[in-house]
Amino acid sequence: MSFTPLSSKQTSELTGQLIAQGTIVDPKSAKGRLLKAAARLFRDNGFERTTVRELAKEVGIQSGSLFHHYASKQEILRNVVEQTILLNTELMQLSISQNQTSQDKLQALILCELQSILIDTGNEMSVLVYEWRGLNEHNQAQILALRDKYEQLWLDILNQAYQEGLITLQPNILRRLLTGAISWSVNWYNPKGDLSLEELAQMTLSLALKGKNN
Amino acid sequence: MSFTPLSSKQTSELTGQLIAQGTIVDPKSAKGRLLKAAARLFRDNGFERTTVRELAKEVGIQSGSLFHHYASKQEILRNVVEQTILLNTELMQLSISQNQTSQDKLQALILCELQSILIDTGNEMSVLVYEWRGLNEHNQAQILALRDKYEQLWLDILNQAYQEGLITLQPNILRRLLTGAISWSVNWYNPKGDLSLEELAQMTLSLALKGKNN
Amino acid sequence: MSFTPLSSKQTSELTGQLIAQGTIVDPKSAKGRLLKAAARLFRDNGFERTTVRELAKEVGIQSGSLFHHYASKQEILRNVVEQTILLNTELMQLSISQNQTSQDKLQALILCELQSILIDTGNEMSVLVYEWRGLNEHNQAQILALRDKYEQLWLDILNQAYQEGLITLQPNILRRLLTGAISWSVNWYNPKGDLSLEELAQMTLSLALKGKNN
Amino acid sequence: MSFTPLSSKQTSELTGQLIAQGTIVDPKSAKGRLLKAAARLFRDNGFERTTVRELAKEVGIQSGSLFHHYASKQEILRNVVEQTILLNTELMQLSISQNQTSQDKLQALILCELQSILIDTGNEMSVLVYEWRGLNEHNQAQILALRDKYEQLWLDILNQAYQEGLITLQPNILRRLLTGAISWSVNWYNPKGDLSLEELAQMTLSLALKGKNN
DNA sequence: AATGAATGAGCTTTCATTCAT
DNA sequence: TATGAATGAAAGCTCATTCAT
Repeated sequence: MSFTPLSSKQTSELTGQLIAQGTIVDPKSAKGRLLKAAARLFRDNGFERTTVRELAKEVGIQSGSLFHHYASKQEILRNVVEQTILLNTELMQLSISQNQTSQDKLQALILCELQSILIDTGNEMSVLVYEWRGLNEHNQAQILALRDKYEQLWLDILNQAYQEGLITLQPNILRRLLTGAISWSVNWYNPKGDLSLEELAQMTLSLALKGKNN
Repeated sequence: MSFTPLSSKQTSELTGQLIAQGTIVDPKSAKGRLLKAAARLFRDNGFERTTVRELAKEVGIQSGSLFHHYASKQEILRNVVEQTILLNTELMQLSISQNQTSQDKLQALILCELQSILIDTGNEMSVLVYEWRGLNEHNQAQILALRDKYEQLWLDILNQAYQEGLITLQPNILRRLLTGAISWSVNWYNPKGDLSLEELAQMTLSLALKGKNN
Repeated sequence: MSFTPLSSKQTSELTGQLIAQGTIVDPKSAKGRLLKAAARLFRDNGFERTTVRELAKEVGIQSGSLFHHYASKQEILRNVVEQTILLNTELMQLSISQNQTSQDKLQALILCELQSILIDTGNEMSVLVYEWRGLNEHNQAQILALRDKYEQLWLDILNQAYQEGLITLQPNILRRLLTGAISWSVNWYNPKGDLSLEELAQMTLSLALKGKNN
Repeated sequence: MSFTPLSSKQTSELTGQLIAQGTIVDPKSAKGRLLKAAARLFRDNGFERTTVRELAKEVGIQSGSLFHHYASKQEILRNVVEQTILLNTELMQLSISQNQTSQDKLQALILCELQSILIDTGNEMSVLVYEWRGLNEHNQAQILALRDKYEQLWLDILNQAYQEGLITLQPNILRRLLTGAISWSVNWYNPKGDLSLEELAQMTLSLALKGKNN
């Protein structure tokens, strides 16, 4: 049995379910397009340097109208981040569940995270990393709780791999090294370049696995 | 012969020389203390959210007096970043020069970078990573040139290690994975915790070296 | 046939047309009242010494709201000056057109200019003369182009009068002497005093016409 | 007997006397050079837009040192204006005294005023006209008293000429028209151009004299 | 007299947010 | 929901003036 990635059909079906449940907003709705635009602007220019006027212009409304959708600029930032974590947690859970061995599960985690950063929700993930301090304390705490759940998925797999002797570094430290290595890719990886996402995932996996199959 | 780290005496001597040359400002001077305070505030609250009034208060002067030392807030940011790259490039060069084998040189790079991020110039390095967009285009280009020189030190060593079969990933990709892994440490590493810097450097090195002596 | 001045009905009709065309802003609108207030303050205290807070207070709004109407203080100055030249050029053209002889046309020019300085747009004309350097280079050039058109009206008439032997000084020099004599009146003429505007115009005309009928 | 202008020897002798008396400061002293530089800068950029730093730089000292010479920027402006009026009043008095007829005296007044504006103290005279509002109330009153004395010289001659039938406009009105015509010359007259100062004075005189000798 | 670092009040401008329509 | 004029607090920066040296 070998590694099974998520198909794009699975991804879109799960996304559809989450929209139907109301967990995340429909990206085609006004609120959804607003969040997408916000993520791009926040990523490109930073949260502070992005004005609500720019954001409003981007979605074709007046700045005052923004506040009918979200109570404040801060609330927009929170939603960008929150929805992204929720979505990616669900996607990752699904991807893990359809792989059996620890190594395949680990590969699933790495590929999922790279995909979220480099393809699907790259702007949003950048915002999460670089605009964290734009969130007020209350929102930071709230997001942290969601993030803990996401991280637990990683730690569970890494612990298992550690016990199996698949990895030798302590799981919590390895996770932190991987977090950095993966999230930094947003600053250099070119989706249209020679290196495929799967190759990058493979390379990243090879860092983690000591003297093993690759 | 084994790995020789920089002694703190070497570090302070080199720093003293750079101050004497005028390459970096004396951290005990008014301008130097201002830069230190700025780095801390920019790191903690972000460049945009830090006001010149806060910064002035931190140094114990009036906000107008800041502009006696630096022409603009932007100029303060540029100096924080520029001086840090200059200093760390010099330190790294010295550290490489006193190690012989590729592996020891690689260890020197990793330890130097961790040290600069976690101990000596942690605030400044965070600012470099997280406040990059706060620099205007002109300053970004200027800093980029300095950064290229710094990165070349890494690439030279990694290329050599690659040819020696010490590492198997392509040097430029490995460097990027390591950049992320190392710089992220600022977000979790506790200098007063159980994990020593040397251990962390060792672990990071072990990621890079595949199935080799450690 | 003798000299025919502009009636106040003609003046207000033409002004109405220019407002309708969008050439000048309605003095009763917010933007228009702002311009009027700015002209008075700039004239009384100078452009530099007038703060946007004073200006806002004068119009009964908050200082930030000014920038809803004009992008900068400089832009307010430009509009004060620009609209005044545009209006007075049109009025002068109309007044010339309804007089036949060179002498009557010359009288029309003098009376129009005095009227614009002493009655209708006195503050604005003072601003034009005394706050010229408050305009940045780009705006100076723009205004200069409008002013050239205005001055051409004068030169055309003066050239004609010169050829007819009505005046003996070179037209361009005479114009300059008259410009000074007329514009200075803002510093001493009292509209409620004994000297009527028509008398002053007559006296000024007598300077220009040498040893002729008056 | 015909019109006798001031010789340059007379001018410099009188200036020397006034310096010796302490009425005006020596233009070669530090204080004197400072006033000259201030006049030029105030004229070119306006009083408000000229900073004490610029002014200090112009005379080769530090901004703080200015205040050893003059107590405030305002005081510098006052001195520029005051000394100029004092000097020009004296020069004019001398020039009148050496002419006999009303017409020659009138010509002396005009030539003196043009000379002061266009040659000797042009910057200072511009400052007097255009930076008047930069003076505080107290200083305005003080300067006004000096100016009244200067104006009285004009009015005395003009009254005499009026009684002799040499001019027909009321003296106070004629003076005002001439003030404007003459002072405006600073904005257009080119000392290196074709028109000599004497010709311009002659032309200006011809405006005043009705149907007479020219 | 001269320096130059420091002051601190005040400047123009920005911008998230409100609210009557 | 949407508009857009208005708000008002706060930002970065300027600059005449002071003062210890």
